[in-house]
Amino acid sequence: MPVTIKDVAKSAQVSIATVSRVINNKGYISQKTRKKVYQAMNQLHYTPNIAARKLQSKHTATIGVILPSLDNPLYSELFENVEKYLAVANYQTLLCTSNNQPEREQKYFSLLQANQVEGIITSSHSKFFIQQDLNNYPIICFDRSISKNIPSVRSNNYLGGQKIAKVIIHKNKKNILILSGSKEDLNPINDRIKGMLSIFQNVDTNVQTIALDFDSSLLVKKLLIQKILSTHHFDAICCTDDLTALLVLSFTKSQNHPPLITGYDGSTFVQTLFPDLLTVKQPIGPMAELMCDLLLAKIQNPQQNFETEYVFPISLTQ
Amino acid sequence: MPVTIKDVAKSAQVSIATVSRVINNKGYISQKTRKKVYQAMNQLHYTPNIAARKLQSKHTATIGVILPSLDNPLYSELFENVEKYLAVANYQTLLCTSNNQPEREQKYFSLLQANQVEGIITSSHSKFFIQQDLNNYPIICFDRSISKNIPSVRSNNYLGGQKIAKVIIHKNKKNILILSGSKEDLNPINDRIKGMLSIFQNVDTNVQTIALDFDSSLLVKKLLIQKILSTHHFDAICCTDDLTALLVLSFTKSQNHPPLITGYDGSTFVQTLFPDLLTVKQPIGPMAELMCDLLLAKIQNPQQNFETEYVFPISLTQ
DNA sequence: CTGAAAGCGCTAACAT
DNA sequence: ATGTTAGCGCTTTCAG
Repeated sequence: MPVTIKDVAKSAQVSIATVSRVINNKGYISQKTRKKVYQAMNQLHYTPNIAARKLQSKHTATIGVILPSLDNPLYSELFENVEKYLAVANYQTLLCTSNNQPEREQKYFSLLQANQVEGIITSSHSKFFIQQDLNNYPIICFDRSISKNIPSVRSNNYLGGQKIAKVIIHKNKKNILILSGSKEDLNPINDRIKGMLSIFQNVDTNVQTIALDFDSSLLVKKLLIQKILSTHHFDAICCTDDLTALLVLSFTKSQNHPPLITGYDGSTFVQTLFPDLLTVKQPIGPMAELMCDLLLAKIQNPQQNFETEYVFPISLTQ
Repeated sequence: MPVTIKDVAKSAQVSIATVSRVINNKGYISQKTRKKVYQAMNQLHYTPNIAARKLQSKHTATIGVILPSLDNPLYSELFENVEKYLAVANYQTLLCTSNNQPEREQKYFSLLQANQVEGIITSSHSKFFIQQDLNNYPIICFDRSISKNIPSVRSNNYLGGQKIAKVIIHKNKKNILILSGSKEDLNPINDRIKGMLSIFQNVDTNVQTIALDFDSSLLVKKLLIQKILSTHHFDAICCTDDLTALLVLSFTKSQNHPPLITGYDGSTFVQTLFPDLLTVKQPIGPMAELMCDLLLAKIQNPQQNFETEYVFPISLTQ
């Protein structure tokens, strides 16, 4: 049977109200009783019951995170940062991975609500959130646009696409494949592609665009890529994310005249293991920090107005 | 103001007890009232307050997971599997990443307790858990041994080490480096090394063992590896985990006569992206499943006795 | 500065 | 088959 505030109160010979006060550091308490209570707490190995606290106060000190998956180093790095920043603000994080399946998002959204999260950070693809009547429920999106009322944090995808394309042109590649990791439309990945195309179309190049299914497993994607590569040849393959680029590389690295492969994301993981990969670096840490700040601010004051988009600068590796 | 069971009861014109019954599908309820209640719930967009439920019953339907990090594909894959299996059993998962820092483990352990988790799955290095008086608190370890009372799930590390070593011998490598990702002692990584050595020592080879610091960042590890590689030359480098192997590969792959690099773990991620890497595959999915089963069983019956170790078979890639 | 008591939303006896 | 009621552990008025 776990020890409760009652046990502590009895042991310290004070009322439970007093114990609560010292735990939360609220109101006036004499040094003497404070010490007594602390002693009792330590002696009994007391841990406050968060469920009870949540029930009581509106401040549950927990926020929810919905991400497509953790396979992608971008998301795991993002999560680690979010968790870190929220912990500093004494918030606890609840993680759900949706695989971009709308039902799972739906389910997890309910789950998070049932857990009384004060707000949600999400990078989910589905339009589920749009339908919900939650315009004043604190939500921040990563790399997705849901509605004008929900702030979205992202990198400058268009510019990133342009920068990559310029390098490709500079290296004199002509036969180019743009390999998109997603077919989804509201996905900002499209801006990356648009950025690339805006550069390519002014130059004498042969550009083809193919979209994979974002939600399929690594293996499925790999098979698709293999099929594409076995029937076509390219001078350069511009992927809209690093994971896809790595997948392509797993085929081309052993070729005689491998095409130039480029990515997008720039997680520490990928950059450390593949320093040679030409890719666009997003400032993941700062983006995570801003999302936390925005969310916390929105929780503090739901009426406050925010920008619809917060766009971070990007840079190229190499 | 969120809608509560009270609102539903009023709207459906029944008592809150009845509503509770239909929510939990307990006791007898007529189809008519059941329908009424469901209608009211839907109409009001009712979501049960999990905090309240937790407070009330000992069954909180949530379990905690403490992992060193999510950087490592092994852990993110493990987590995804654990989450999946627990979801099937209608359990919710709380994830914490400790970076193997004992203070963080300590803190997270308290946090999980405060959240009334029914049990914990951990792969933490520190000896923190040993000191605690929690011999009957449901805990399952992944790849770690804490005490006889806490079941540990792992792969056959010794055999894995042996198998890898045999390949090395077979390929006639003489000058060998064993690169360990950890200095920690209770870590089963040592069994991997012992397995390798048991083979190497019977053959004419020159074996050196170096241990990196498991807890340091990817970048720090990378620097250390660079230093080692710049001053020595090896025919083969046997790493005790895939991440370390990948790090080594990031240096050696462009060399003229690169050494043979081997890993250990076999996450889907690494295998998909580096099908060529010679490594030991652990059955991550089944291991996750067993951990969940064991934990759930232990929660059901804390007195029940379990094995101290559950060792899974491994296989080599290629 | 401290205690008594109400109540957060829910479940589980106990009645009916 | 349904309602009444007593808590679960905690925070927070309101008294003193």
